[in-house]
Amino acid sequence: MARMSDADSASASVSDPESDCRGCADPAAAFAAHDHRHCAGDVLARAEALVAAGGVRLTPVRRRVLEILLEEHRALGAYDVLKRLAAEGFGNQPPVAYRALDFLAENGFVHRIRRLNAFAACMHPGEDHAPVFLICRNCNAVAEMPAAPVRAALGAAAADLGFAVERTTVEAMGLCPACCKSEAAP
Amino acid sequence: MARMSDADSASASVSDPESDCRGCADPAAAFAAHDHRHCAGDVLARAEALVAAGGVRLTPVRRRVLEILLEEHRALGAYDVLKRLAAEGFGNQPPVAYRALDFLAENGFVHRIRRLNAFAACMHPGEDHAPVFLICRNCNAVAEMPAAPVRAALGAAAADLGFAVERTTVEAMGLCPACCKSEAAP
DNA sequence: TCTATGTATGTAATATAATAACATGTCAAG
DNA sequence: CTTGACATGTTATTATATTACATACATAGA
Repeated sequence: MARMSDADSASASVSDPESDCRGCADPAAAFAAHDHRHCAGDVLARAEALVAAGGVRLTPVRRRVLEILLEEHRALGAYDVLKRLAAEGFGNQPPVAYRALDFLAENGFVHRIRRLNAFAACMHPGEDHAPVFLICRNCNAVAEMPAAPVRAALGAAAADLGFAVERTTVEAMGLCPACCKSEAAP
Repeated sequence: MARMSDADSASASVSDPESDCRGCADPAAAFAAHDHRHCAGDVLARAEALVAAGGVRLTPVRRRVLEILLEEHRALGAYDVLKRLAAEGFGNQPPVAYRALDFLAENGFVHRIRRLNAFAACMHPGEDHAPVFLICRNCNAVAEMPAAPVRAALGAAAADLGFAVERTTVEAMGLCPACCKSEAAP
């Protein structure tokens, strides 16, 4: 990492997907520049292994949707994904995208970011985790963070009330390190 | 509590608003039956005081929206609120509801439940709190829970990554005490 | 009191997100 | 080579949310 040119420190919606990689597996690197091609390939390989083991099928559409989210490396709306699919010859109606996304989400390959009505590829499929997301309100970067402490606190408090937690949505809006700096010195 | 008249059942799809009151200020009572009329009046009074102090205006529409959410005592979609408003002679276009809801949310009188695309009245306006919501997947009850430990865990972990948290969305889907029991013994 | 100003409300039109319902295609077990 | 399960494609519709602009309404200053 830290192989960054001067061009991409002030990234935004338009970004070089390789040098401006966000949200990868290592939380410490989540907001740092690094070679994302590697992460993406790795995740995809792991997904295929998991799928084979689990008796479900990673069909062309589903696989392509996962690839798109991995390449893009940020949260995409269902209709953004759909546009890409349509351009590549897949169906161009909403259910095509939603079905693939739902499948991937159910199987832990992508996460739904409710705050953004969007989806992002999971960076550690297979590992059981209830993810916490950090969303930068300035550059829209999304990072997946270890959630164990948060989940523990939540589960404990809920148990006191007799509430049985099954699934959690934990999302934090704020400023990523880069945007923190640029906001401080404009 | 449990002082219910026979007149006012039959409100929502599931619950009697008075005897089956959910999510009030006391977390211990959150999922317990009690007289909600008292909570609602109390919250409304507090809201008016806060508004006066804060230099913002609780206009008729805004006040009515808050009342509706307090009466209903569950999460309502913007269009549900809108229907009620229209029936009472207010405007019947979406912005009418969204503007009032946005105002109330910004000022801490209602919360947005992203998982449900809905809004619920806040049961302790004024107290600074980043709420945690418990949502029953069976009966749709929503309870507001103390969030300090969860917030602390989240903030600490994020700070390690250099991320500055500004707002959080923490929602847990699961089974409330009542539905837990009924699911165990059907 | 009048009128300028900011804020709130009303309305129309549109954008964005998600689902329902049904037809067609594909593949593997029997 | 048929059947059944699953996946994909398409049409239509519902649900959620915002933009843009017009109108009313309060109130501070001339």
